[in-house]
Order: sequence, then structure tokens, then C-alpha cells
Amino acid sequence: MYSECVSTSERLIESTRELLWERGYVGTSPKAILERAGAGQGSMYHHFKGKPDLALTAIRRTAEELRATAEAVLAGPGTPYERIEAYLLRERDVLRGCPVGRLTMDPDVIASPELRAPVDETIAAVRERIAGVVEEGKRLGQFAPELDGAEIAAAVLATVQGGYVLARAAGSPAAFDAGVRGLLALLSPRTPGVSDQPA
Amino acid sequence: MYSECVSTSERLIESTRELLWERGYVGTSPKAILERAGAGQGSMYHHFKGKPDLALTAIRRTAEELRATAEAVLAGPGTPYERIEAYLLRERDVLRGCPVGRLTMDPDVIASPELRAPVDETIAAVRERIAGVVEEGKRLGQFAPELDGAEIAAAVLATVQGGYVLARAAGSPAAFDAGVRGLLALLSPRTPGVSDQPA
DNA sequence: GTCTATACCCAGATAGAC
DNA sequence: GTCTATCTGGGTATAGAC
Repeated sequence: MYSECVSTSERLIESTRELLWERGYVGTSPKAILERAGAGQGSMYHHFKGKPDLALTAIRRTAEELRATAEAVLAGPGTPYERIEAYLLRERDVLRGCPVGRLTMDPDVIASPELRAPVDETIAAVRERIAGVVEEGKRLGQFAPELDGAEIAAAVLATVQGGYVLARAAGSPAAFDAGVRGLLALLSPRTPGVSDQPA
Repeated sequence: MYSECVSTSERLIESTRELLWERGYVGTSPKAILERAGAGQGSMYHHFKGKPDLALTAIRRTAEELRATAEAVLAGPGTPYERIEAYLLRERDVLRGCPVGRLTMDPDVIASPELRAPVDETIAAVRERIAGVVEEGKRLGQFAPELDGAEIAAAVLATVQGGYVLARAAGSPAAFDAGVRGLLALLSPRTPGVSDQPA
């Protein structure tokens, strides 16, 4: 219920973001959005051309937010391994899943190039960012030189996205954590030159 | 269009399986099922109590099939690493995603213990099966003894499920393949006692 | 068993009053 | 800008004829 904040159009966007996260695109009706935003039909069609237009605005904002969050962790302090570790271990509302990744299971989103674009671009950007960190780690001797940065990045991102699937299937975040620990164990720097176990 | 095969109830189930895979539970209407099955309203409500009942039957069958497919590969010939490799590299219609995993993004499936149960059980079973293979590999010295079978299994399954997400976001199977190759590189047997590069 | 008819509410959008 | 009709079609289910 965003009834008490800022402009009507803002409340519509934020309500849509929530509902897209909770129920996806096909599962979200204009009516549900309006109820949550505390607005009437007219407001929505005044500010937006329709459901796809409003959803596009909401998706773009969510995508941008996710990108910024990932960037903050991946550009943070620490060795490459530590930054990837921080990305994987970052606090998440695991059972809610990824607000961007879940859209890939939405037939109407995938069918619309416009709606899919922000999803695609965001995931690609994060992937490239992680790949860069891995390459950096290779130069520092923290990762084996035969590893491919882009492939490891894909595995890291996939573990996160797939972790959500396992967790939601089981109704518990435990499976997500297990997958992350498994990947970190495999990724753990072998060259004892740079330790990931300080103190 | 299952109009030409077996019984009406069978056509209803198969049509539902297809639509659940393509569009998920909230995106699948009884009407669409009936059209694809070439049946009328009456047939559906004669054989099933309603949409949830029919969906449950369809989900159970899909789940059982997936379990059998995974079992066939994981119980196949080869070393533990080779069997996990075979599982990861097995032919998949990547852009269609996982017919079981996709259901975890469906709010109505997650909200219904009955519908979620087969999804949960199937994923848990495959996970345990993979964990067993990893433990076997540890005993053979193919995997490092400090690895946790259950965690590696979660990472393997998550890489597959997440790989679908990356691929669908990009509109190309390449990202799935990259993630799998990345994981296999990390998983690659280090102890040269057992080689994964024959010939 | 299968069909059509009917019901009722919701999805998505438009029109026009305030 | 926002509201309340109003509209057309679809989602989901029931009733009852064949």
C-alpha cells in the first residue's frame, strides 16, 4: 500500500514493481495494481498507455536498482575472490527470488522485445562485471589461469538464479545457501599466495 | 494439438503439461487447454475436479518423467565426474527451460502445498542423487575430500536451473552452455589419478 | 462421456464527468 | 489529474441436454 507516499504515478510504479516481483507479469492485473496504489482506473491510463507501458517503467527501475546493487558489491573492497564471495553471500530475501530473473519465466515478457530488453541488459551487464573480476583474480594468481572469466561469471550468476529455484521449491532458503557454499568451495583460491582465510 | 491420440483425459493431461511448460500455471487457462486438446468444457469437468486438479495430475507426470531422465543419466556408465558431466551436458531444449523448475516462479503453485509437493520432491530427489555421485567421487579420489556432496549437488542443480534463466534473458542458449562449462572447469578432477580427458 | 448453454466475475481498456 | 461508468472478451465453473 503506497497510498501515503508521493505522487500517484510514483505509487503506481512502486505497486507494479512489488506485484511483478510477487506474481510476475501474467499474474499481475491492473486492478491489483490500482488497489495497492490506492488509485482509480483513470489515473493509470492518464500516466501510462496501459499495462505493458506501466510494467516497462517498473521493470526498468527494478533492473537499474539491481545493477547498482551488484555494482556496489563487485566494486567494493577486497580481493577478487572476496568480492565474488561478497556478491554470493550478500543478504537476499531468498524466498522472494530475483525480481529481474523471475521475469524470464514470464511468457509475455519473453514474447515482448521491449519488456525483455531491460532484463537482458541487466543480466548481461552483471555477468560482464563478474567476468572482469574473475579476470582480475587470474592476473593476481588467485584463480587458475585456465579458467574462463565469462564462463565462471555465468556459473556464478546461474548459481544465484538457480539457488532461488531450489529454495522456492523446498520452501526454505537452505538450498540456496548450500549451492552458494558449494560454488565457493570450488572457487576457493588454490594458490596459497592469497589467502581467503585471514586472522 | 493432441486431437488425434488416445483418450480425451489423456489429451487433456498432455495439453496441460505443454501449456504449464510454456506459460506456467497462472498463464494457463482451462479454455486454452480445451482448445489444444480438442475437447469441450464438459470433458474436463467430468474427468477432473477443475483446473488445480488437472494441473496436479499433469505436474506429477512431468515431475516423474524428469526424475527418470535424471536417474538414467546419473546411474549410467562412467566415473562420477563423467556422470555429472553427462547430466550437465545432456541435451536440453534450453530456451524452453525446466518444466518443473519454472513452476517455482508461479505464485499459485507456491501457495498450494499440493501443487508444490511434486516439484519439491523431484528437485530434492535429484539433488540427493547427485550428492551421492559426488560422495562416490570423493571416495574414488576424483573429488577433493573437503567438498560437501550435498553442497556441490545444490551448485550443480542451481547452475542448470539458473542457466535457463540466463539463456532465456539473452534469448540464446549460449549463456546456459557457458555456465555449465564454467562449473565443469571448477569441478574438473584435480587428482591426475583419474583423468577426464581420455584418448 | 461429451456437448452446449449459461452464469458470474475479472482483465484490460475507453469515455466523459468532475 | 482523478474519478466513476461502461464495454468487450476471457477465466472458471455449473447445469442439463444428448
